[in-house]
Amino acid sequence: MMVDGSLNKEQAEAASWSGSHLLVLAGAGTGKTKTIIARAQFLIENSSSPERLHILTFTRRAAAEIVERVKLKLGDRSKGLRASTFHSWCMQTVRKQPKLFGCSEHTVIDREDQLYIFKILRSASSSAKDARLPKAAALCDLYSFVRNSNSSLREYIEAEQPKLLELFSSVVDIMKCYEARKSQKNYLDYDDILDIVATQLAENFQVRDIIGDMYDEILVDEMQDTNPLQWKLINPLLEHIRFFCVGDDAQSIYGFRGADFKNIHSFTERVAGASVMRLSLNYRSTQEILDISNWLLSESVYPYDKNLIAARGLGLKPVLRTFSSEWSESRWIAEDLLKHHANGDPWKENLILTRTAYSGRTIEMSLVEKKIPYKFVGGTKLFESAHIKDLLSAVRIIANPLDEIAWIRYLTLWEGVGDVTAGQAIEAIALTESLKDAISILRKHQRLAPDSINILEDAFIQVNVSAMITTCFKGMQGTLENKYKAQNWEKRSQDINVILQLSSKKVSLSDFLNEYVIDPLYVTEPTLSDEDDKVTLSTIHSAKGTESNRVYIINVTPGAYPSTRSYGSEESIEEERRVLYVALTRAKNELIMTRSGYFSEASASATMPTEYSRYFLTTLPENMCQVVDERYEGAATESQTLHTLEKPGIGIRFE
DNA sequence: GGCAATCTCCTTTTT
DNA sequence: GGAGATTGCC
Repeated sequence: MMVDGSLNKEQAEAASWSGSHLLVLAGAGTGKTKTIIARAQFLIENSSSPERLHILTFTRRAAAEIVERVKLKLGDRSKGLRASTFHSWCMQTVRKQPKLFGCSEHTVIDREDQLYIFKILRSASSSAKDARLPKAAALCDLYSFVRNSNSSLREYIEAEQPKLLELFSSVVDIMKCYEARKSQKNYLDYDDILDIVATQLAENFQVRDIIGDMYDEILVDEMQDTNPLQWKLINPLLEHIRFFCVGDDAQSIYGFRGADFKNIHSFTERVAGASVMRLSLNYRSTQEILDISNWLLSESVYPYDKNLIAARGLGLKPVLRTFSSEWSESRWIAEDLLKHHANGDPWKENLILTRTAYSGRTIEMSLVEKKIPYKFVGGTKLFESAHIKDLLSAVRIIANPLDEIAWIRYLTLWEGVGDVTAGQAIEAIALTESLKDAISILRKHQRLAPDSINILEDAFIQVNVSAMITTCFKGMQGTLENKYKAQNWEKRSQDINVILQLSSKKVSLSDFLNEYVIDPLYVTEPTLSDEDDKVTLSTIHSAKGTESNRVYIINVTPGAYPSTRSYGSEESIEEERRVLYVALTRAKNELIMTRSGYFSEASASATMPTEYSRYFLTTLPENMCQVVDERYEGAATESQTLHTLEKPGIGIRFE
């Protein structure tokens, strides 16, 4: 019963746990991943075969890393160990035994596709002209949130948007139509993938026994971010499979997807026979970085009960740097990166964090300008980029001729065909399940170019996935080149090679299409050799679970932390605090926060609408950070302390 | 007049 | 990169 000697006492105790279900409450940097790896190693060495374990993580990246690290320890003995996201695990489960779930060939649709359907249904609604009816995107989010939080539409609307009750029946109609459309077209959205498995497990004993018998233990990473839909998946299995869960309430940042960080506190009530353990010593960061992280949480109205202590001791003070514009902000970061690289630091030791993918674009331009190699995690995903969607629309049609979203995208690519013509064509083949029949109907359509139809016919008879894609690409090349000639066609056309490489291993067309919708690849991410030395640019959400020697958090500005979008409730503002907390605790040795604009600490907070939403850094104690203001002439490297702070508004509330 | 092509503004977080 | 408004073509 040996465990890895490099573990501390708490980690070793968790890894060699012999009781029933366990929740390991692990603060940032306390060795969460290491403990999961050690647990897998322990089980494989002592009791389980690798294929009877499964590790659930939040990203493909984390999953791959864990499997890789177990393999380093155990070599071939870890063969068969799998880790995946919840979604991808459900998809694999369905694919392995489609009969158990009553579904075989399906097209997985992403958010953009969902929005397309909601847009059509919204405009067809009798309340379409009513300004009170939410936009398609809001309807889509509403639908998804209700499912993920396992509440009813009425309950949710009553609690959160009571005004919308006036249009309740219209909203219900739209959502019913959405569900009908999905089943008619063989579409599965992200939530369906979980729901199909969760519902079948909950309702069907036979399925529960079969799946339950497949595993000894499931290890769940980032437990604080699981939502009620994911719990619905886990619950029926608790009697069959042991769960080993790891999480940190202070790092819960998926409330918008139905996760409730308080759930982790009631773990032992929700899971019969469960125990809880804690990991408290931080091995990642220096004490100065933890001081500011601890301070941020201590300012919260919630009792997080977190005070991280650095095993590594003291280091450098974090830096807060203010610039006059986002351009000077991003230029400074690029120059700082160059400076450190010239001193011998590899690029890959740097992580740049942003709240939104959009705000990463300015820094991205500076990196390109200075020729600094980087990858953007959370930026554009390869399968979501326009040219790939264009190409794959043809492939989607072949995989599922009922796929109207693919049809409209494909048909409107060609010159002289717009929404209306494509809409008519789709109408004509709406119920045609065979591609052959659809093609012969469309041949008679006058506005459609014969070439565009021939391509589909040619691709259809190819023997494998790559050959189909090659055929489609050859036929579409000229059209795509014309469409993207002003937008980097040279670079875009290279992506076809990536697509072909990915597809060469796939036997089934829909497996290939679905896999990368569920587990995305990023455009700037090198597909096969990601050992490359690159700076990482990432949204904070996508950076969860990672760490880096030097971390830049950009745009730490009033309005961004907390985001103006979160002003509605204290709960959502507190989630923003945790987002910043996650960002701070990624840093091992150097933490640099940057921001831009003209504001003073006092005015920053004064513009906030209510008493509880203040700019997080307003009350930052003087000695916690090195503060540099580069906004004014000649201001350059002098370090300054903060201005006199506004006295915090304490006391009772009268109204 | 109907439809396609083009231009301008805005951008939460993810599977 | 997309939504929505506007322009311009048949």
